[in-house]
Amino acid sequence: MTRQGLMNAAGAVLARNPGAAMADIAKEAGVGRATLYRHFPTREDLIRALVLESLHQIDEATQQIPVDRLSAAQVLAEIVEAIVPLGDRFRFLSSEPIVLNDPEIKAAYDRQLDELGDLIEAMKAEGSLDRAVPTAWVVAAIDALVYAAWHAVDDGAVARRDAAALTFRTIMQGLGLADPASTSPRQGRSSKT
Amino acid sequence: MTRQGLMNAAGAVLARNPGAAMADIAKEAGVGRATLYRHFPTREDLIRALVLESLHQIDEATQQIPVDRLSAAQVLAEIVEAIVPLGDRFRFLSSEPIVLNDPEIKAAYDRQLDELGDLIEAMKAEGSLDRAVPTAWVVAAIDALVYAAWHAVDDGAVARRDAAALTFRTIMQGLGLADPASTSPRQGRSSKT
DNA sequence: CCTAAATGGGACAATCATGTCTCACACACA
DNA sequence: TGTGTGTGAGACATGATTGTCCCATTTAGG
Repeated sequence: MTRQGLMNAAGAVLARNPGAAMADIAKEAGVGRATLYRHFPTREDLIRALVLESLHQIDEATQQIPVDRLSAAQVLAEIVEAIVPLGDRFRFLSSEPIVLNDPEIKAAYDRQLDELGDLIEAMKAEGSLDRAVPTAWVVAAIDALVYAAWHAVDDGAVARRDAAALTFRTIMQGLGLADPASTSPRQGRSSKT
Repeated sequence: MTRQGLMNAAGAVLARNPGAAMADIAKEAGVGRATLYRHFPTREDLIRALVLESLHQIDEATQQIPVDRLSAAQVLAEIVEAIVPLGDRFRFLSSEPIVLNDPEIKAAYDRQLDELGDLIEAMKAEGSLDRAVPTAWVVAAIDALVYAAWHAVDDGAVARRDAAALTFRTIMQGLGLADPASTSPRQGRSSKT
């Protein structure tokens, strides 16, 4: 069994159960527990490798996007398309305490969040996003929806080929028909007007 | 320490770390571990009580909405407003295996999902949601965004009073300016055209 | 065929969380 | 003051998980 195969099995198991034991992962990989430990001396090593691989895959996918020939919105569409299949690891990334404690991972993660923030600013500048929406919320929504899309696909609730488009559409347009009347039904109790 | 106080502490700890130990929860509550066990003989009892309380709070909040005097979209706005503050428990609800195994919880949860599905169908009927979007995706997006909103508030990234409105806006309108041109930037590679 | 590396399986100690129990103590109340 | 209830602290047994080690077997390659 190759190192990559073990990581794939680990990804599958941990996506279903973030607290899964090494024995579960070894079983999923069809491998002895000792073999798993030969490749990853520690559970933490395995998690770290998994997270770093995910971050690297995201980097790889996004760096292949011809940024200079596309609008910021199109770049985001490409990014969403690329990372929805990685949604599982994307998530237990947030629930693993290791992420916040490991400086290498934290640096890579923060950098990606910053890059996403820059892209969102560019989208606001080109008019494809509303300046009134906090960038932090855009980031949070993308993160949440990417995971939701992966999960929906995993459940069978949404077809794999539709997931990224739905996610992107939700972010860019929302689920409404873009009828302005439907977007502010609560004038009487709105928190800011 | 009251039973409710223990549950609040448990909710806070488990939101941060779904795998937290009873000792962590007792510490958060400022109480001895034995006292925690006196109120909840089992970790599972505690989780179950927590989940049932959350489901009950959601029921309570939604049943106070004057359904017959509001549009379906307005009802959803009220629901979002009501459940965003419960977002934390809303989430580890999905990650706890107990939820799926306990028939009482599963029944209540499924019923709420069904009710939300009905509401979404009503929104499609009244034209406030696009029929082309699968109901399952609407449900998934609401679920994901409600948790994201709670988390953003918890992080301090978004003001508490804005969270529900941002969530609702994201669902109803999306983050774009409702300019049709910005919602389909990938004609050349779209998966369905 | 022979050798070396990798594997599977299992034994093992150590650690940790769970759940039970006991005991001393504080606080309320009569 | 005396009593009873609830609490905090800690000991304890149990089971699960981690990480180490060993050995027999398999597999690849010369």
